Amino acid sequence: MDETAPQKGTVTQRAIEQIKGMIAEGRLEPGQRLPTERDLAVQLGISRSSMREAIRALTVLGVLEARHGSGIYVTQLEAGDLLETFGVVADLSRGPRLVELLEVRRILESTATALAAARITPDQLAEVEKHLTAMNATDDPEEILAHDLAFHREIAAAACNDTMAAILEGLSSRTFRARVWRGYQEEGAFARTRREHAAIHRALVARDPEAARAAAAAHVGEVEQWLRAQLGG
Amino acid sequence: MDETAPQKGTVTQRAIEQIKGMIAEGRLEPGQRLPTERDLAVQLGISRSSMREAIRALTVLGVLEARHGSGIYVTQLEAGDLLETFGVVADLSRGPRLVELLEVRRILESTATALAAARITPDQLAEVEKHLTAMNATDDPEEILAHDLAFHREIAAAACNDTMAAILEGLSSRTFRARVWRGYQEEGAFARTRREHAAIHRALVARDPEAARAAAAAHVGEVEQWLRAQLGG
DNA sequence: CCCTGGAGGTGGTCGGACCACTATCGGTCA
DNA sequence: TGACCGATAGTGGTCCGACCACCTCCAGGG
Repeated sequence: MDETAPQKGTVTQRAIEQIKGMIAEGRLEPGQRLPTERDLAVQLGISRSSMREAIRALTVLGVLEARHGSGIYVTQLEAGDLLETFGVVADLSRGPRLVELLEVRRILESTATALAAARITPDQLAEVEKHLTAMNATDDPEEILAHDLAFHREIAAAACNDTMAAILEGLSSRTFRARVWRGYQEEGAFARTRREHAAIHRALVARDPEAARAAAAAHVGEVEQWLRAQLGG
Repeated sequence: MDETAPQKGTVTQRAIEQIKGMIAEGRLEPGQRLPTERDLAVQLGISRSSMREAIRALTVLGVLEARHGSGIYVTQLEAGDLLETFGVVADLSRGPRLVELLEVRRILESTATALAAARITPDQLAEVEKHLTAMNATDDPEEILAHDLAFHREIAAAACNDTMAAILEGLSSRTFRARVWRGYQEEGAFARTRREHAAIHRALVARDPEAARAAAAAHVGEVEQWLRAQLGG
């Protein structure tokens, strides 16, 4: 019979699963501090090097947080923490997958905008308007892009679904949009973008979910169709 | 002036970004083999330990793949590879976030099912039917769950959007559904689930996207509302 | 020609050493 | 008495060298 460990996979992989399991079972609470690397290594019967690799892996996944000189802590396990790595998908995708990502974004963004139309608060709406006007007041592509991102981020937040907002954040990551928009903007899409943003804003003010859904879907769909055409020929 | 490295963050973090950058820039192609850990460490001017941590991090993200005794390779960078970690979000989420995840799944699953109604091939439809009948022919919860997963997986694949399918795969990960369904099934939801699956199947056969969308949304929505009630009181 | 065995190269693991940073506790000074 | 501050122990971060387990490939024998 096997005694303690069935020796499946690398010791590091096993350590990752064990720590993940401890959190899933509730033995490690969000924000709680873990034992030191040295102690953890002893507890799991592995070397500190392997334990460090496991900790590093869970760190990039947004599950753990290492503070130099202080200790290792479990993150708050919020959607933003865990879905931060979602951005790498967008950053490393090319060709057809970019279209797929935009399709996913269109579906989620349109729904999120519809929800926002029903739930947005006056303060949030004012914030949306701030970015809308700021975006219309400049010609600097960098600044436009920044306010564009903030515009959609504020709307996503108003939808009251942090998970959805975090996914959309990854699908709109700066490097991702910069790559797609580099070409899109060159075709004089600024005016069109401003019109579409205005339409989304009108739907939010009117608290009309269906109009908001349509406006958001059309907005993302524009870019999606353009990109599809770029790849097709 | 800074010469080579501005010393931002840990050396491991820097190595992760550099390798990721090499892939993003196309200097490393999917499937290509990387230099050895020892060589990479020398190239980036860090120790092998730190380099190993960086490689491990990129491995868990699904970007790299280490083959013992052979070398380190870039994955195909397909949606499945990169979104595998999406499952940990589902596994580590509790309480209100489970509802949020189900809401996201409802949105994506309904759209994917609608797309599938228009695009599914006879072979794929046959596969769907196979899991449908197999699911109805047994009372073993384990087997039902397995065929349930396969049922939706096949439909997602028929939607012709690998990225969406990969996300849905993560949102339906075995441990996630097992946790939610443990209680749901106890309330005699088997019959209802079978009815709903039958409705989805009818819509697929009829090639009716709107009916498929509604049936899928209702199906996921059922579980979502049940879970919402569980948490609410 | 096929098969086999060994050698070299690769990732996987380990232990120890040292550095950089942080938190804490003690004493010192106003 | 109180606030300030420096020493100190403990933490993660980095590096090194060694050895092990595994794969690949090719030379040599059948």
